[in-house]
Amino acid sequence: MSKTSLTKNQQIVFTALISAKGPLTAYKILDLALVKREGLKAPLTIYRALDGLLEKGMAHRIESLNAFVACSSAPHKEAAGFMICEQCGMTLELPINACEEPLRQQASSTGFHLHKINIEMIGLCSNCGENI
Amino acid sequence: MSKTSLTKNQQIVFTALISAKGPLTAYKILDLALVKREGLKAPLTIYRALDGLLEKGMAHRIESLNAFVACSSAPHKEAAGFMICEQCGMTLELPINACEEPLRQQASSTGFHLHKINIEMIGLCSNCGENI
DNA sequence: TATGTAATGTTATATCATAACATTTATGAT
DNA sequence: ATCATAAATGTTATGATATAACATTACATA
Repeated sequence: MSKTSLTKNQQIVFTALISAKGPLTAYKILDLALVKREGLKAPLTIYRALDGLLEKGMAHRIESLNAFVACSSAPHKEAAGFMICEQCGMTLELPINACEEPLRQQASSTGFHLHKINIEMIGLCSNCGENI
Repeated sequence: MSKTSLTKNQQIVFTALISAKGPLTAYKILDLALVKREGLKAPLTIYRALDGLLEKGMAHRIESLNAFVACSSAPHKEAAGFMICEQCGMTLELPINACEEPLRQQASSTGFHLHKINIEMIGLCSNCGENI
């Protein structure tokens, strides 16, 4: 299966992520009409589809939420950054070019063989933080 | 209770984290002789002590492992970075000064009110990555 | 020492994730 | 086309992580 061709379940889950307003947990995905309608019934089915999408760089896991989002740019899986609103859940994927290099430096200078960088910034989005 | 004075359970859990070789989950902490001996029996007891330590900046949560480490420098809770060996679990807390500023810039430029930055770098430590 | 607050104890349960094994579907060689 | 193989999916059960709700105890201080 090539990098960009999705399996049936991956398509279903990817569509769910694309349609979502924010990050979705596996169980939230499972509850969506869109997904139920297709006959997907077991958590494991969702997790397997998500694993495939992560592997293809087309989705990312938000560790601090145990949730998943569709990749908002060209597929990638080596490095990602997010701003996450702790009030409304809004999550924005960021380009992290500016800080990636110093981090890679730090890793290589200690002999660390880096596979993946994950950056999560928690706070209030401009809407939720308006009146504080 | 002041920032540096720990409650009884917080002391017990903090000692456990300090003594550990790497990150510990709440349930791993609960299983330690050191902790059992003190009479701590319920997961919630551990989570509450951990919450207190996080709040005081004396421990950090490693999101990608659902685990916790003692802070390796002066207590802080606004920003932290880690290198995590996916083979042996070795985890090293990093100074992230170099990349903190560009991230704060990105946040403020979009009106995001930043509370916390968490950076996790996954890979192989110098020991585990020796022969690859 | 009375009083309110923070910390702790206890039980139950919610939420997130994977193991093990069976079956079906897609793919490629002949 | 058809057979062999690997990949994907289905199904059931269970493991691992985290919190809710409420009772009790310890602690600070007026």
